[in-house]
Amino acid sequence: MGASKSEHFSDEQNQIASLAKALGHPARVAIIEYLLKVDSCICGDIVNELPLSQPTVSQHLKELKSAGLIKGNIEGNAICYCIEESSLDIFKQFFAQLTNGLDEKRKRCC
Amino acid sequence: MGASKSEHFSDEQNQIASLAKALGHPARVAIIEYLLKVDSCICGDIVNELPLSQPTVSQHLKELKSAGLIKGNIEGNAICYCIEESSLDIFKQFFAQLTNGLDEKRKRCC
DNA sequence: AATCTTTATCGTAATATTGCAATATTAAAA
DNA sequence: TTTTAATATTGCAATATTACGATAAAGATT
Repeated sequence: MGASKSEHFSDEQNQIASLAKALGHPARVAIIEYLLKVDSCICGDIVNELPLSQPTVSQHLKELKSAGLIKGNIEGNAICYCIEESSLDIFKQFFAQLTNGLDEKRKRCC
Repeated sequence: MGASKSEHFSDEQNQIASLAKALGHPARVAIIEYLLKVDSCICGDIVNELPLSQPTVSQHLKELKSAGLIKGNIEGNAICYCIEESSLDIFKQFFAQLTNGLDEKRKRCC
């Protein structure tokens, strides 16, 4: 098979999974970190920052974009990629929720 | 190919990617959420909570465990699965870092 | 001991991901 | 308009993931 049964899960679960999956590769973590490290969103040199070929980086950028973690604006013949802040908020909210649950139950746990 | 070039990335990047990848499936998100919802860590009925077969759920649990998101203790003929809190902390710290970067640069961004 | 319950593993099929060379596209520069 | 620069797409091979039926393993129950 190989195709996950996303129709059996809630929209929230699918969205978290989709965002997490997009982050689930070190190159894509590196891209996100780099987009935040540089001084501005206009950055056409992501390829040079990574030990991967240009087509491979382009594919990773595409995945990050389709998951909603970044957005890209055409800027002349370069492309300006930026973090999509709202997606990080979704993540942060999810983890905040999880940790709240933990705090309440910590004592009863192994 | 299909194997990611993890040796070219930092330990931190690989760890975040590995944790995120483990969360990158709705069933595994559901498992994590369920482990927090139930009143205690001793829970032998995860299979009944998911629309997947027992072997498939067992496989997902194995992945969550090997990524370090959960831990399992043998409890008679059942197994007690729990959230591994430290892994959530790693995630939370990562997102806190990312968001700090964002706050400083928000004005210059598109 | 025989059986039940719970979880893991094996085997296998379907599909997805990763990576890159080659090539296409598109806009700036000469 | 030809060339250059930046990014995307295509095509393909290698590998990984997802899912489940069948079966195994191991403690509990009878």
